[in-house]
Amino acid sequence: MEKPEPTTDARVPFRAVAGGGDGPSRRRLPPQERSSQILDAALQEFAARGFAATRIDDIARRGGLSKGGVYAHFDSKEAIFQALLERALRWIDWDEMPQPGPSRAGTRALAEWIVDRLHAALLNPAAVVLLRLLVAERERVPRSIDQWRDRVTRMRAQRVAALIRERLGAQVGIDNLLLRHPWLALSPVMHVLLWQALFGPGSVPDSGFRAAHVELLCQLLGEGSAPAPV
Amino acid sequence: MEKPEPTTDARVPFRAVAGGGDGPSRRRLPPQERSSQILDAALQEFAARGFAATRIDDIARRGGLSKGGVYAHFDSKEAIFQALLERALRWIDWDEMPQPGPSRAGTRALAEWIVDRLHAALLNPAAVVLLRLLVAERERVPRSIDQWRDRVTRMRAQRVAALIRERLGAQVGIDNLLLRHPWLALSPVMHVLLWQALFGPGSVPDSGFRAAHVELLCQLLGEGSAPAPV
Amino acid sequence: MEKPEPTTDARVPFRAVAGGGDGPSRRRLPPQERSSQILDAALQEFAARGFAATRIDDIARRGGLSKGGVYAHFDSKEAIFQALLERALRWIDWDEMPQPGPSRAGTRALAEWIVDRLHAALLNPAAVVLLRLLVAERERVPRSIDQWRDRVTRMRAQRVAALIRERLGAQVGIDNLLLRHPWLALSPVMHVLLWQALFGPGSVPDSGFRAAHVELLCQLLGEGSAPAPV
Amino acid sequence: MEKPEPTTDARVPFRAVAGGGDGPSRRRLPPQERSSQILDAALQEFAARGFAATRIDDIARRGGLSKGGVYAHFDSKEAIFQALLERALRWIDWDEMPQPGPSRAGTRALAEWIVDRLHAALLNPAAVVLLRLLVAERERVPRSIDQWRDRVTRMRAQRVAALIRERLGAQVGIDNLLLRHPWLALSPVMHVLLWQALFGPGSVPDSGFRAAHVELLCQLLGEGSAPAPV
DNA sequence: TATGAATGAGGCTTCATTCAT
DNA sequence: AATGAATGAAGCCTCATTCAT
Repeated sequence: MEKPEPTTDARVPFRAVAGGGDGPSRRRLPPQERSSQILDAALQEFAARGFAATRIDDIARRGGLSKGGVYAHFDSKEAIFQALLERALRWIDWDEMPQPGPSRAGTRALAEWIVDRLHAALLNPAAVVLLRLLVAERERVPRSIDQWRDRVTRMRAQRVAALIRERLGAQVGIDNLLLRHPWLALSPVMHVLLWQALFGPGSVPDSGFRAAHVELLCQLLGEGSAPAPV
Repeated sequence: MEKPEPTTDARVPFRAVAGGGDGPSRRRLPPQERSSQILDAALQEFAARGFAATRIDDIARRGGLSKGGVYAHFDSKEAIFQALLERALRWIDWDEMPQPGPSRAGTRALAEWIVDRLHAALLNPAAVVLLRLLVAERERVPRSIDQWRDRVTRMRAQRVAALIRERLGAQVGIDNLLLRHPWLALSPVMHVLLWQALFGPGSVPDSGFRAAHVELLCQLLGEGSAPAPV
Repeated sequence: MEKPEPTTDARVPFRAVAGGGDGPSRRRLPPQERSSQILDAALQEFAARGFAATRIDDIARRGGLSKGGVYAHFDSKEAIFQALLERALRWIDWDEMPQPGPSRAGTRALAEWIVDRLHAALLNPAAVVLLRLLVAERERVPRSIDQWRDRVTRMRAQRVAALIRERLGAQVGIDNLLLRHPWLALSPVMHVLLWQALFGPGSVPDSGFRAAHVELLCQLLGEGSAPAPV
Repeated sequence: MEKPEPTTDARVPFRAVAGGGDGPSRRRLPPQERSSQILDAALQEFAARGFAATRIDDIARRGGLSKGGVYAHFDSKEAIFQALLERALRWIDWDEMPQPGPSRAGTRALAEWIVDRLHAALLNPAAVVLLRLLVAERERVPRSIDQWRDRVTRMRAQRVAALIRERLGAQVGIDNLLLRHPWLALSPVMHVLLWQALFGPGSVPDSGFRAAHVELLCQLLGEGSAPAPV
């Protein structure tokens, strides 16, 4: 299977580099697997140094083969980069927000569900790395940039709005702020995403940021009561 | 915007002698002025291509002098980059939020004032470029990264909280969401900042994003009435 | 002379593909062999122009490969230079004066043997080149300078003194000038060595310099009779 | 006066660089003096690093003026170098061996006089530096190389032979080794000169090298008695 | 497919020289 | 004469890519 399970946070493709295992096999592997290994390696290298400063040799060594070997699977550095972004975007899409269960009836329950979905999709190391690469190499990958905008951001914002309308339509007016500007529902996640892109995955502006996000949504959706503790 | 603007776009292709034109003078300039010109040029080049892919020669030409000439002012490409970030951070700090006038009494007036200050400071081309460089070259400039966190982000969040407490203390409870998690007040700006870093300065998730931001603050501060349309 | 000779003078100007000729092969070689070829080339180039004025490109071309290829074998120009000196010093040491045969019994026979050993070791093109490089780049290679002093000069002077003491101990007093100042036995060779370093290998202050040196030793060792003419 | 006194060992042009005085004057000087200052500076810089590695800027600063200023006095780096060598050779020639006094009658007295003259002329820092430059930059200065051979070496050897013939003609046979190969009389000096060129001025192969040299000459000139102590 | 030496274009940096001041 | 910023030609070194093995 090329892709990690879509529902958890463990989608991170960073396999142990010099781990306790045996590392990437040194010898002939099925092409699919080799390519995947190379992309894994490339992700880490590009993430650490950016496109221009990453050497094919670095990728090759981390992928467990030689420079020439990489060229048996990809035509150029550029091609590796593109393939990498495509795969990463596919991973994020994988998480296309499903239907919340019927138990998510109340405002708070729905808000929590939404926040959890957003965090799972966008606040994991792979997403942070992807964002960094997109920001850094914007000119190089207009296609991926567009996909990020449409499928990662806009689609999710619309989905959130649709859910609210669908589940809480009666309670919140049609002119609710979140319905008029759904992107606001994503802002705290984007804020944290940016934070992690700058200061490293794991860093957060505030340890209670998930609860804060939930509370924000609740208040904007008209639920006046104080939140349950995190 | 109260920041100096990069002087010109004129990319003198190669005039043998002194150019009487409008581009940066090809002739001897006071070091201060030359350095500034070089940094202006570097800002644009680095912003367009990133650190590694930018050639000193590009910077030089755009700055109106020759490759070698740059080295009379900076020791290395790295040094240019560092100086650039320092200057850019100084510009943003320049905008340290002042005291709002006494007319900013009501919730909405204060919210508008806050949003305007944040937008002025963070949603201008220079800030967007700075952010892109910081994200792309994180490892290279840990110092600047720290400054960005402390002085651009945290300090502003605290300032917002202090203002709210000071001006609206009676009205909003001490446990108001924005007082407990001031970074939330900045999230929409950060969202737009990230948006612009990815999709280009000028692009916004929603043309009414300023009004939306104001409204968000108002609602969180307990002002129930609907806003005037943008 | 029992030292390896620089392989060839062929300065392949630029054959697009593998050259079947006689120059150093343009194609993949065992690293040992390539390195050796590069050092051969470097020796000639450095000798002709000195360290600073020699271009890596010159060395590469003379070595039959491209500029970049050199860097697969040496880390830097400096490293080539160091390796070169080390190899050259090893060559000179190679010639560590062996035991003269039993036929070298008389004063003159021993003097001739000594002079021949010294000339063979120190008055060959490789030694002259080495000396020039050491003089010119003294600061750059303190290690090699020390080796030259210890192993090329001092050790040989001591060896000469030991031989004299051993073979002619009865005849020459213990206070013989050469036993008190063995370096004097090397002076004529050093003189010629310097001469060649300045005026080119092959040039000598006097065509009968070998005979003169022998005679000098004989006289200092107390052999009164005049030598046979050259 | 441009040249130091010709009879002593104090001909060394190394004036204090950052000495207790005022250093080279920063402002307008008579051209002669300025040129001389520049050559002084150049001598030290070239000696330390060789021709190619010495920057005009180094010379300028040590000479107490700016880069551009140097070009007011010399056309090029090459010209400085040539002028430098010419001046240095003139200094050595200055010492053209004069007539020894009448007190120098005996073999030993004459030998001592000869050795002292040779040492004074050739074993001083300026001569060592000159030699290093000549060895290192042989190709660059064929003219100076020739002068060194003719006027520093050959002429002195002939002068020594002439003196011996003149003063000790009766005592030593016409076929004396030193008369047939006068260069041998200079060998110990050349040896030490080379030693200093390699290991630094001041270093000697043997602290009694002057006495040893005298003794060598005495023995070759047929004086059998042991020398007086140094 | 895999290896890694070899290629060669390209970028950073240095520095002799020029020239406006 | 002097200054020092500016020029521009090199030179060192890197690294994407090729290719013989």
